[in-house]
Amino acid sequence: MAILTGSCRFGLWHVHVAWQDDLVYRVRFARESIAGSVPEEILRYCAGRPADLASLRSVATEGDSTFAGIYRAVRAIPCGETVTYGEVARIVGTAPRAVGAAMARNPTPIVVPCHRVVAKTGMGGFSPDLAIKEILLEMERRGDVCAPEKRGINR
DNA sequence: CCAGGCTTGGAGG
DNA sequence: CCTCCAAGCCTGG
Repeated sequence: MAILTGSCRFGLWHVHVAWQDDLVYRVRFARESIAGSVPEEILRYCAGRPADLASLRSVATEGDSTFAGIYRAVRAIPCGETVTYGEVARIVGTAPRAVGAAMARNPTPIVVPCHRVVAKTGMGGFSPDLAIKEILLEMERRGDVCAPEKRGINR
């Protein structure tokens, strides 16, 4: 089976995704949409509905490179919370600047929630547009997209 | 080897 | 409070 590509709407942006089953290869924000679908959980997330992003995997966390370790640490940040570049750095044993560089090159935003990593003094950055980061954090802070503890018993 | 990159903490005005 | 500056770590070219 080949890798699928597709996009879904997110406010003024379109989220392009390259994926296969539960493995995500690439995610990027763009102005235009493209044909094709995206993973169910990403679709739910972009629609502002509860989504279980943890059920997806990202190629970014594979391997034992420093960046992979950083991406894994970032994935561990709970929905609705934020951590500073410096804190992530301490966790994986590297420098804040390296964390910033890793976030700047994150191949799969959202799946690896780089928007939850902020500067000690403020928002920190986010490409292609800092506004996206602010919207994502606001959305999560309200709890709209944060998945219930598990699946389960009720709902 | 070298230039950056979504940082940070300290010095100085 | 604000600007400036260097230390620090990693990856791609």
